[in-house]
Amino acid sequence: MAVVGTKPALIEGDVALRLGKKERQQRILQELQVHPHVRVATLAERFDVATETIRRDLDALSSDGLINREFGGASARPMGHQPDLAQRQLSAVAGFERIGMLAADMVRSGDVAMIDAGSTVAQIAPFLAARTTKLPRTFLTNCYAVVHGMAELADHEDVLMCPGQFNRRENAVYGNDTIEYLRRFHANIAFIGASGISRQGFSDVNRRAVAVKRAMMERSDETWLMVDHTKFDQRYLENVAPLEELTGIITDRQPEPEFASQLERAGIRLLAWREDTH
Amino acid sequence: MAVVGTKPALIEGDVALRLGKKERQQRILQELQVHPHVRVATLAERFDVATETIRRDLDALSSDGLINREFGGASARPMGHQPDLAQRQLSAVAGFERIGMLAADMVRSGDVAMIDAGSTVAQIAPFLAARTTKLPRTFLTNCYAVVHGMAELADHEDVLMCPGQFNRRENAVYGNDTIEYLRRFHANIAFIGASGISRQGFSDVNRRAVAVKRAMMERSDETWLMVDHTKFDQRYLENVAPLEELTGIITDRQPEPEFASQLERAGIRLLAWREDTH
DNA sequence: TTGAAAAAGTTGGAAAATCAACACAAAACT
DNA sequence: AGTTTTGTGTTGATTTTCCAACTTTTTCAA
Repeated sequence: MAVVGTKPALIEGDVALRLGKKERQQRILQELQVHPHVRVATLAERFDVATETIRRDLDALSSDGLINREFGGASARPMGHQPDLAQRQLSAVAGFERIGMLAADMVRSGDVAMIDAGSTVAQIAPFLAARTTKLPRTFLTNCYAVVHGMAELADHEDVLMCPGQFNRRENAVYGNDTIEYLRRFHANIAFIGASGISRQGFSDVNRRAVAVKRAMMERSDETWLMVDHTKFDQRYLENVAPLEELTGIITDRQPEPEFASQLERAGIRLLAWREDTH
Repeated sequence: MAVVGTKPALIEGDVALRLGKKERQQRILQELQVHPHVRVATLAERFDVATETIRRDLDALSSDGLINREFGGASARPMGHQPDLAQRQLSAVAGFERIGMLAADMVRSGDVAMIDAGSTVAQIAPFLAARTTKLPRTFLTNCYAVVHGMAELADHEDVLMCPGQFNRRENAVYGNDTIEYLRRFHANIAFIGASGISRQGFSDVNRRAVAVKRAMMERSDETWLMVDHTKFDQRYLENVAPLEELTGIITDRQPEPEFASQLERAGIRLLAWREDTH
């Protein structure tokens, strides 16, 4: 006896290790990013687990708001539809996202915000979309990743996309048209990214991107630089501006004290994530 | 006896008229653009038809390549994310994609093309990107799905994105800025989509989208309408233009002979997929 | 080592979807 | 009018999924 409930042996070249619950659910999410629908039976077979296990995974993911449960399987959430902020704040916020969370706090009701391209800056999007404000806000960006990251915005909120030459690598538009368009507006606040930052200022690898960053800074009252800690002490092709032109820097770790005090002397604000306060 | 097979009576305030097959399938497609998954039972209830009817609708749409059939329902086709091109050209091209393939053949080296928003029109993207031409081509679009669908383009090829208010549902930008921007250019050819087409012309549900379509037509030498067969004999909110303003229509099936001959009399070209020639 | 908690498997009956075959009704055709 | 075609509804046997209760296995910490 005792054969009942035994894990089926994986013999021969069957490399597939049995995955843990977490990994399995991760894979399911990945799968759903490619195909809009997965089926319980299929997943059970692929992961070599009982259908009940998959069913439980799906129910769990569903109640986390990550997927839509359907009869016989599950379907992907419509793109950009992020889990709502409440849940997000419960779970540990991963390093990259912290920057977005900090940045979104700087936007006030009624603001007009310019948002640069780049994966770091784009982190702001889901947090902006989650805010519930009564007054209209306007967002102006040259980056598709930014608008894509926002869930449905309220009707009174506007997202304006810049024109320009599309760059697939950055998922953004650049060029004269972009800059001309930006010059037509005036913003309260701008969020800018960079490839590197040093005592001398911040820089970027992409010359066309630099021109856009400058245009945004010119047309905004405040400029916040969003950079993760790997960018510190790095210098690249073209310098965008000296640090003095910034209102503040938003980052995911406390920088070296020396650098922090330099910022303070220059009157530049520093928003860095602290483990204890969150 | 003889009560069997009787259409269930719609009593009381139930206004909902019974829809025809075509309209029903159209609605299903629309529904699928919003939610990534629909269920047989739900649809049957909503349209007040037997589940078998829905099942047949779904199977039909599925074999046309417009949706993915799933157990208990159907899911939307992921836009942009297609199996890679090599396989695509070998294997039989599914219904929806045929339109894109036919349309891409109309673009010549050196052309400037304007490309409208919409899932049907976006089918052109992967095929445009696959063409290897020596002369530069320029693409101008207000739709992110279009640029997203293009694999890496050669360096000498340009993709210009229009500015405007971003619309998440359509993945496109609309508004005055969009139209003004388009007016600055002159194109050889424009590819336009529509929600419906009838003898009187073609129409769309989205008023702001209509304005963009008109602007593209104004600024292009040729205008091709890209519509799948389910759009025929459908009329929607706003008429875009009479058929006479079109250079031609690109579709995935031979339309009724009557309609085809009307087109011929009006000097409108018809590109419809033929099983035998491919 | 033992024992509690978490994860995965098993089982059986209920509910839902499928499939094929056939019946009926309306529209299209001759 | 009569016939064919097309669309739809019905039925019943079959398959698949669901759900809840229960058992086994694994993990982890006392």
